[in-house]
Order: sequence, then C-alpha cells, then structure tokens
Amino acid sequence: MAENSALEPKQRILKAAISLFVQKGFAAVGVREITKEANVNIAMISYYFEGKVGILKAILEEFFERYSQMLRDAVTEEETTEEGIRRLIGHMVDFVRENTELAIVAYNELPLDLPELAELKVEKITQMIGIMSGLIKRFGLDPEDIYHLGMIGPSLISMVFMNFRIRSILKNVFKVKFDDAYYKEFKETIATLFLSGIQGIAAKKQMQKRGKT
Amino acid sequence: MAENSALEPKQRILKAAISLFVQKGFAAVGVREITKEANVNIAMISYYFEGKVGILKAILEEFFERYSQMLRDAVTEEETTEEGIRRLIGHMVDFVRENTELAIVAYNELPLDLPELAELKVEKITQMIGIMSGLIKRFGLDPEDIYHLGMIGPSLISMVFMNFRIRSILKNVFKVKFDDAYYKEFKETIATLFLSGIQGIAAKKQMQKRGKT
Amino acid sequence: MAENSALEPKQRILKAAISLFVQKGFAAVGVREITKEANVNIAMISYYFEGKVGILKAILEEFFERYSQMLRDAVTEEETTEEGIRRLIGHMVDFVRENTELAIVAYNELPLDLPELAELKVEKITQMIGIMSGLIKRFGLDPEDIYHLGMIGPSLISMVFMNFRIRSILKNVFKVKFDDAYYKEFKETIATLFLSGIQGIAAKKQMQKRGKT
Amino acid sequence: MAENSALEPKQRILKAAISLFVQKGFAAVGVREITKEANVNIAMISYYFEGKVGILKAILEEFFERYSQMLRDAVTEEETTEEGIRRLIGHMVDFVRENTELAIVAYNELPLDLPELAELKVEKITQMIGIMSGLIKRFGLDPEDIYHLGMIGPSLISMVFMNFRIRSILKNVFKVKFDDAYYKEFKETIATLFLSGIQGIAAKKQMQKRGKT
DNA sequence: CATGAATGAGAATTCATTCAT
DNA sequence: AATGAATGAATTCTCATTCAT
Repeated sequence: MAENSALEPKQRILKAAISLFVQKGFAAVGVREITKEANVNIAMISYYFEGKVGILKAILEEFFERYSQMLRDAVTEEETTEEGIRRLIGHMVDFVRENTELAIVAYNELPLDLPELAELKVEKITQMIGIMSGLIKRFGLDPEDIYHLGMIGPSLISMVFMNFRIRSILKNVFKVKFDDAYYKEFKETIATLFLSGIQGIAAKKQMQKRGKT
Repeated sequence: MAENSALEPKQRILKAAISLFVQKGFAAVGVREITKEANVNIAMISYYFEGKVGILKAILEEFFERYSQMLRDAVTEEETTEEGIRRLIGHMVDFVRENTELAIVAYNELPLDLPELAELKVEKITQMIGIMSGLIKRFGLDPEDIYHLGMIGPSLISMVFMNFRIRSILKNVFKVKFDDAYYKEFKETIATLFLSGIQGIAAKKQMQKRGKT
Repeated sequence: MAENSALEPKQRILKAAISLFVQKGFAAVGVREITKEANVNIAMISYYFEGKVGILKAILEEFFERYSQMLRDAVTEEETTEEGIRRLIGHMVDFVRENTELAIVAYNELPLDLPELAELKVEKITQMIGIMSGLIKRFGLDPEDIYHLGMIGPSLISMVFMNFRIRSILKNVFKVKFDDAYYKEFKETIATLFLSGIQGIAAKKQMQKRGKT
Repeated sequence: MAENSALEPKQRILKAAISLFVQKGFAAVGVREITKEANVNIAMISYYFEGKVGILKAILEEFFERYSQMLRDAVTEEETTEEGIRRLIGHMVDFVRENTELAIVAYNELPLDLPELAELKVEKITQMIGIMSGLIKRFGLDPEDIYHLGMIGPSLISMVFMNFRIRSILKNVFKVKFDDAYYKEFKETIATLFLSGIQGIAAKKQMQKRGKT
C-alpha cells in the first residue's frame, strides 16, 4: 500500500495526492490519507507545500507546464492544416495517455471554485487560450469567427479527455484494451471526426453566405 | 442569500445543494452551508435525505430520470439518420440548457469514487448505455463496430456538456451571450461537426476496406 | 418487530422502553427507538410521560410499588426466623422472575446519577431500607449490629439479582434451563447459603465475645 | 475540576472517563465532558483511543488484566479449602477497594449491549470463567455440581461488588466509615457467610442423598 | 530534515422536544 | 388523541495545521 520506495518524499506526496484526487476529488481527500499513502510524516505537507491546497497548486502548475510544452512541441513548422491538426491531436492523446492522472485532476478541479487558486487558474487559462487560439488560427480558420472557435475548441479538448475520464466504464462496457493499437485508432478517429467536422461546418457556412447573396 | 420562498423545504434543499455542488464540488460543500442557503434547519437534511450523500443520490436520480426521459422523447419515428441525430443533439442541448446545474453536478461527480453511490452509478450508467447504444445503432452505424462506438458516443456527450461546464470562461474570453440565437447556432454547429465527422470516418473505413481487397 | 397489538399506547411505550433499557441502558436508548419499537408516534412520549426521563421515572415507581408490595406480602405472621427468611427469599426470587426486566432496569439505573430522579431515588430507597430493616430485625438479628446489617442485607439482594442479570452468560456457560425446577433449587440454595451463613457469623461473634471475657 | 497534573494525557483521559462513567454510566457521558475533566484537547480521544468506545474498551481490558492477575495471585499453594477461600475473598475485597471505580464501571457496563465490545466481552468473560472454575474446583467443591456452581459463584462476586456499588447509600444510612477496620470486618463477614453457607449447602445435599437411599 | 503529539475549528449527524394540524 | 414536520442544541468525530523535540 505504501510508497516507501525510490522517490523523494516530495515526489511521493505528489504522486499519492494525484492518485487520490483522481479517485475522490480534491476536497474529499485528507492530508493524513495522502501522507499515509506516500509513507511520509504528516508535517511534511506543510514543509514541502505549505498546506493541502499547495499540493493542488503544484499539481496544476505541473500540468500547465507540461501541457503548454506539449502544445508548443506540436505545432512547429507544419505543412498542411490537416497534418497540423492530426499532429496536434496525436500529441494531445499521447500527452493525456502519459499523464493521465495529472490531466484528469486538472480537468476535474479546474472549474471548481477554490479561492486560493482563483488567481493561478485565471493566469494559466488565459495563457492556454492564448496558445490554442494561435494554433487554431494557423489552421486556416477564420479568426473573426470567434463564435465557432469557442464551440469547436473546447469540443476537441473534451473529446480527448472524456475518453480517459471514463476509461473504467469503457473497459467494462466495450471490453476495450487500451494498448498502442487502440490509441493509434483513437487518434485517427478523433482526428478524422474533427477534420471532417470542421470541413462540414466550413462548407455549410459557405452555402449560407451564397444563400444570402 | 436565503431562499425562504414558495418551494417546499425538500425542494429548497435540493436547489441550494445543486447550486453549491456546481460551484465547489460535492465534498467541498458542508451541510450547514446548504441549509443556510436553503433557509431550513440543519436537521432537515437527515430528515429528508438521511444525510449529505442522500442529497447527491437524489440529485443523480433526478438527473438520470430526466436525462433518460429526454433520450426517449428524442427518437420517436425519425425519418432519416441525419434528422434523427440533429433532433437528438437538439434535445441534448435543450436538456443541458434547461438543467444546466443538475447536468454539471452529475457530469462532475459521476467519475468520483463515493462508496455509498457505487451501486446506484453502476445501475444508472448501465441503463443509460443501453438506451444510447440502441439509439446510435438506429442511426445506421455498424453495430459491430463497438470500437468506434466507444470513441464517438462519449465524444458527442462531452462536446455538449463541456460547453456548459466552461460557460464562465467562454463568457469572459469570447464575450458570448448565451441566448436563443447562440444555442440555435451551437446545436447546428455541433450537429454538423458530428455528422460530417462520422461521415468522414465512414468514408475512411470504406477506403481502408477497398485498400485491403 | 413492532408492538402494534392489544396493549394501550402508554403500556406499549413502557414495555418497549423497559426492554430497550435492559439491553443498552437508559442513556443509550433514544426516544425514536422506543416509539418505533412501541409503534407509536414520537410525540406520544411527551404526551404520556413528559419526556424521556418521565419514562424511567414511571418505571422506577412501578418497580418500587411492586417490590414493596412483595416485601409486605412476604412477612406476614411467620413462625420461625428460618421459615420467615426462606419465605422472603422465595418471594424475592419469584418477584424478580416475574418482573425480570423491570427489576434489572431498576438495579442498573439506581446507582447512576440522573439529577431529575435524585429526589425520587432518595425517597424510595429510604422507604425500602425502612421496610427491609424492619424485616431483618424481626428475623432475630441484633438490631444494634448495624455494621453487619449493611454488609449482609445488600448481599442477599445482590445474590438474587445477580442471577438474573447474568442470565444469558449462565445459560451459555452452565447450560442451565431456567424452569420451575431450577428456580426451586435456586431458592433453596440461596436460602440455605444465607441462613447457614448468618448462623456462622452469629456463632463466630459468640466465640469472639467469649474470647474477650 | 481539571486534572492538569503529573499524569500523561492518555492516563488523564482514562482516569477522568472512569470517574464519570461510574457516576453517570458510559452512554450518559460525553467526550467533551471527559476531555474537560482531563484537561486535554477533544481530539486526543480519537488520537489515543480511536473514539469514545475505545476508552471503555481500554477500561475493560485494564479491569480484566488486573482482575485475572489478582485471581492468579490469590490461589498459590493454599493449605486448606477454608484458608484458600478466605484468602481469595481477601484478595477480591482488596482488589475492589483499590480499583473501586474501575471495578464498578466493568460491573455496570458488562451486561449492556454495545456491539463494538461484544467480541471483547465474550473473550474476557470466557477467560474469567475458566480461571474461576479452576479455582472453585480446587476448593473441594464437586466439579460435577455445575448447577450450584452457577448459583454460588456469581453470588460471591456480587456480594463483594455490591458493597462498593452502593457505598454512598451505606455511608448515609449506616454511617459507616470505610476504613481498614471496616474492610477487615467485611472480609471476615463475607468469608464466614460464604464458607458457612456452602457448608450448609453441602450438609443439606448429604442429607438428601441419605434420604433417597 | 523528520517526527508525532497536540490544537481548535469545523465536519456530519442525532438528540429530545415542540407545535400546528 | 394522534400526527409528522420542524427546531436548535448537543452529540462524536475529523480536519488541516503547528510546534517542541
């Protein structure tokens, strides 16, 4: 049960906390639970993180750090829009696959109201939106069509995260094995869905414009 | 702050609880907070719901009750697959719009581990998957392609829910006004995205088959 | 489980309360538990007994009423001391056998400090000691030997009550069947033990007196 | 009122709890009352005893530990049955005198139904009966006469405990001073009562046997 | 660095009782 | 006579945090 192994105490705390936050949510997890799981003394949480919210803060910072790095990696010098989006989705899926618990905690806790983290959230989300907007615009979408941007952007994110969030249900219901083959197919499917989708939207808008003239 | 109005105490508790759970999450909300907001005595929670989790239980039951009713209403005698899916998405959006907080609470709390609700969750989710699987098959998708079903189905749900979940961000960043016009466009956009998306997937599969033969 | 039968509500409450008090002790039993067991509405306890302690009060009064009646019945016109004591013990055993739960509740709750009942207890115990002192004196004991009176009197009572108090243990350990034959033997044994005992004490005192002179 | 003296917190809690349990009974005493009396923080009860019943558990364990030790000490290499029994009674009286409150709590709470302690009680009582049976048999009683064993054994215990249980009444009514002289006399009286008593019982049985033949 | 005892505020729940019907 | 919703105080227990060692 305990994680008294190789990792440093601080890392053990983070690891244990993330795991428990995924299971029960931040507020439902007690510090004693975390320290027990991490096999550290209870005072270590104050020492390393200045309290329980400090852990969540560290987790969110870690998430945004890695996530934005992933985004930056995803969009260097792409050739076509399609390839760019396919690569982006591939990176996103890989990222969430490699940082599943971290990503789920961030996804779950972000919309919740925790006064101590309000500032951090605004800052990071603003940053994130900046990056993503930049990306999406480079994919040839009409930058003025902010309306659809706000609909489509979040859809893409949610499609990817949702899959990991309900993993245990998918495993039971669809008897899925989450191996490399599955994720290869998953990437292609989401990418195709998304690409065909936005082409369909573009086509429809075109038609509407013509209809108006 | 207080809701000492027309509604019955039990309903006032539910209303206050849902609202607070959306803001902070179930575990972070105290019963005293709920009763204060609902303007009822603290003992009423035991009296009506047999404890705090009883409230969440009632909320989830209410959600599933209404959600499954919505699904059943959505798919009577549709003509074409496209029309059927457009109507389904329309109903889903209307539903989440009319039951935003209820839906968000369910969406947020469902993946969390709360032993007392484990049974309820399994039962309701099983039910829900049954209904949705039936629907999706009626839309002409290959019923054997359970692989893509598990990828695409959740995507649709998450696309709709995500929009409501991050409403406050969207409002601030994209200066959106969530009025009838917005939701008309939202329905059409999501429907088009989804329909074009699955057509794209179908087309790709067709190509792969041909490639193999 | 419920006692919704023949008896009047007030009697049903008393019966249920006595039974529960024996099992768990007065303080550990809640009024809702009693009303549930008695199959009456919760407000009936205020109505009939003016609260929870009122029930215990009624129980103790009932006990003392019956107990003193038993004592008065036990000592009319006895011939010899031995017969008198044997008859007294017989009556005591019969009494506790017929009113086991009532007697156990009284025995258990009497030494406990319940401010509302302090007065009642003093009154009844004083009464009881008066009656018993009268009895014991009539049995030829030296009335001045108050020292031994305080040692021997309570011993007799405790011998009888103890047997009923640990009935379930006796049943399991000694495989006793608590039938008429058992109680016949029990009466004789306790009476003999007690009579021989006090004779032994008297003899010893005699010897000590002689030794001193 | 407070006990902020030499003893360790854990011991102060135990001491305060025992004292209060004697006065009011376990169920009627609140943890706040105990911690106030013991002059410790309320959370210390969870910390040291894992809850209120944990205190009672510790008390009962302490009682049985000491009581069985006393029994074991009482019966080493005695010469005659009479001396053995006199020494046993002497030890019992000394024990209850030195551990009055502990003994009274155990005596009062043992017959009450507290699910969390059921197991402990069965275990300890079984142990105790084992020890006592061994003793009583060594005193020359017919080991097959299990019938009288179950009547006489408890009688002895109750005679000793009763005296301490109703101390305050005895003090008021009989103006007893509970000093060494009193207990010397008490030991001798109970021992004589008991010894003469069982001799009387034995004699009577003898007579019955002869009568039958 | 690390410990674990100790703190006080706050958690959820249950209590006996009351009151309008 | 009887109901059951409603109350507010009190219950036990757990919380995150601190501090002396």
